[in-house]
Amino acid sequence: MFYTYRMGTIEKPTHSSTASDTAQQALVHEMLERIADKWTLLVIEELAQAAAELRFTQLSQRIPGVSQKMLTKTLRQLERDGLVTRRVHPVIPPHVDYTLTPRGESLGEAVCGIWLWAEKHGKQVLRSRHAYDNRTRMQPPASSRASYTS
Amino acid sequence: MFYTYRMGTIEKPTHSSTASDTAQQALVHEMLERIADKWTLLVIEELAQAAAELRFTQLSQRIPGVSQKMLTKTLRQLERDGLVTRRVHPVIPPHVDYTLTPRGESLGEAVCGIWLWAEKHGKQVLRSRHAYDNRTRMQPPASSRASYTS
DNA sequence: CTGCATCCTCCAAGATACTG
DNA sequence: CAGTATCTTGGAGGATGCAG
Repeated sequence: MFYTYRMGTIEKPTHSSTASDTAQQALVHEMLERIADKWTLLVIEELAQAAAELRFTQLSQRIPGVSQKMLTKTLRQLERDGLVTRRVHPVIPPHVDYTLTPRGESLGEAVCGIWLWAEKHGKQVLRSRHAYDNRTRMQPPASSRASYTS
Repeated sequence: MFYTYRMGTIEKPTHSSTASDTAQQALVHEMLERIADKWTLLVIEELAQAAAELRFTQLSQRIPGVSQKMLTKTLRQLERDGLVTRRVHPVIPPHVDYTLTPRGESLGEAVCGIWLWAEKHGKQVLRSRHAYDNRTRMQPPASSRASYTS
């Protein structure tokens, strides 16, 4: 479990390098934000699924609803982190191919745990939500008599 | 790998129930957004680490920088999804205890994959970023002669 | 075709004040 | 103590126009 890791390696004061620890933590959170943002995971999926180079337009077609601004931005981030490669063919009109790097593929696999969790617990979560909503929706002011301690 | 799952179960037209499939996909993305948001994972960590009930104030103390508004909201979402339990003691002043449910614990464990990925690839990612930034920062207009196809 | 620049809108979330 | 209510703001992200 990651808390064990966190407690053992990051929060224990016995460990010397404090700066890199917070950096690690920040990076974890950053990567979570990345894959959670609207498009990153979809791009990775498409590239992994294609298992081949895809052009900018091909990607935009396979990812419904993405604007080129967001697609560009997403791809730049992925490229910057070394998760995709960007090959520009110097021709006119331009021709740009994107591929997943091994590191990018490994990230896709790492997300699998959450995917499986959602697959396994999805229905229960939805049931909990309905129950919660029913419980709270028709909740009257709830004359909950509190016992004063004074 | 999750793309296999996605291709096999969600995108194949042979599978009949389209509505629940998109719901599944949406739920995956939703859970990713949740755990990626600024506070959810921190709350889960603290509750898991404490392995006991924590009061609202205790949580806010252990999570530096969180406003009560955000903490409240986060806890409500977690409660709605059945990931934490909220026990209100009807006394004055109020006393509210929060605990992780088994489902909540399982989510924490599911995140482990990404945690480990970040631990393993963190340094490489940072190195890629620096390389990328150096490459692009001092990039001149790059008189890249493109060969016209016309 | 690919992608940058600009404008504009909208809402998440912080700050602050108040309450049972 | 554990919240709600209200106000405000930064920035994410869509739409559009332009460029190599």
